[in-house]
Amino acid sequence: MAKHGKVSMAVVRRLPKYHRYLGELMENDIKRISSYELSKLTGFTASQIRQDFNNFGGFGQQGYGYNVEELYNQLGNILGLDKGYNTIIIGAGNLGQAIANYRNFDNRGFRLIGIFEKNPRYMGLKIRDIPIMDIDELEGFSKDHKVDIAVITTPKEAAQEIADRVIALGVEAIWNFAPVDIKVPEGIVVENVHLSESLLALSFLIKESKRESENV
Amino acid sequence: MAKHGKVSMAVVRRLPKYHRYLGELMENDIKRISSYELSKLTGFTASQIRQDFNNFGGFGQQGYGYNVEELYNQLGNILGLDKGYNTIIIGAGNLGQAIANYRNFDNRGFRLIGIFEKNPRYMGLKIRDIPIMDIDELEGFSKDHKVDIAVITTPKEAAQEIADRVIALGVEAIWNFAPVDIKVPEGIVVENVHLSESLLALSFLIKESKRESENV
DNA sequence: TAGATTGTTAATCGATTAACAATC
DNA sequence: TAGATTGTTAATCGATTAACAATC
Repeated sequence: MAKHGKVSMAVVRRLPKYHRYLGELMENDIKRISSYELSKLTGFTASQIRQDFNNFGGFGQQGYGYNVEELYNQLGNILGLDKGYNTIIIGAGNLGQAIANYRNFDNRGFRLIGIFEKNPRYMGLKIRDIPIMDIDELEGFSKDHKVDIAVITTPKEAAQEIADRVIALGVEAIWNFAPVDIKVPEGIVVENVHLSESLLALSFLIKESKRESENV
Repeated sequence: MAKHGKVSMAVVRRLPKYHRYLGELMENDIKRISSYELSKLTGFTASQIRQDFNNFGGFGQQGYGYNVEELYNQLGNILGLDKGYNTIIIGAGNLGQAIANYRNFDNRGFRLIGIFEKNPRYMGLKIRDIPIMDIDELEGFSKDHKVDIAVITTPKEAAQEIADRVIALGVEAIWNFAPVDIKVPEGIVVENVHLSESLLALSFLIKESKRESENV
């Protein structure tokens, strides 16, 4: 079930989308779905969808398709949503607050256990009962709490230093929103979310879209 | 210079990163760089970097490499950063505010000209001198202002309806942060930023990383 | 059973890497 | 000139798509 070879990054990026659509299907009380119907929802081809699932052993049944709830749960397991990751956010600005307030993360096993901030004006405040602490309390805090994931929403100047500090404390993964590529040692997982790069790509695509409509 | 064939999405996603690193090189007063040095910075191979640039005609010089400032400017042009897009944000929650406060977007030609919100408690407030308006003022506002890009930071339930409304008003592109895949007609550009999917992918990668260290 | 749809192999397509002649 | 490094073609690699036998 959880046995599988190396999964390509292309597949990894599609798995969460399958999970999301299957969740929606469950909300709509849909019990089964074929790869063809799922292809209409997700925009991926039916063939690709079947290939993707077969990385993990295949959860379907010939002539029937996939049981929505079972597939949803399987994907949840594959994605590790049952693990329960202790998460901290470093940087309590708008972006940090936005993430702290996002309820869906808790539902999926990402438990927010602390928020750290340098600017004293946030001290003593809470977000959803989670206290905002001074960044210098980080090391002390981690003596009492195992931290699995650190979310970095600091300015770019601070990001690498913060990353080094949390890695020294045993954090396994970094979800980085600062516009730098965080460097981490082997074995540490980092996901760099570059909103500026997303916007610049959008800008390029606008130009391309115009070129297409003007020329042939 | 701006003449080029169809550029693959893989290339489009790398262009903003080149631009960012070249900006950093300029800040450090570095005048020239080879594809090899750039490969060490970005993590892409030198061969790939040269291939990427040659989609647009090649900006280098044999035996020398690339002029940093020239390449930076060329990439800026290719990305359309000289266009000056009028941008609005719909949804003034934490995420909308975070984006509204992000100075770098203005510097790159994304002019924020309005923020719209449904919840009356934000009415009358301003972010960086940009007024937060009632969502129902959207149509009137667009009579006086050409809007190029709409940033959607509403809850998911509202996102598609808002997208339809702004498209009806002539918006060319949508930068969507709601956790749904916005559907748009031909010719409209949409960039869906799915933070939850990013986090779920991170979760998967943590599991994989552990598997690697435990097994062989 | 007949029909539907998977799991899986083979074919195709596209992207990355390697190699090197051109040239600054 | 000699050395360095691009631009570009060819080779390789990997991901996607097509096809179909297996089977529910």
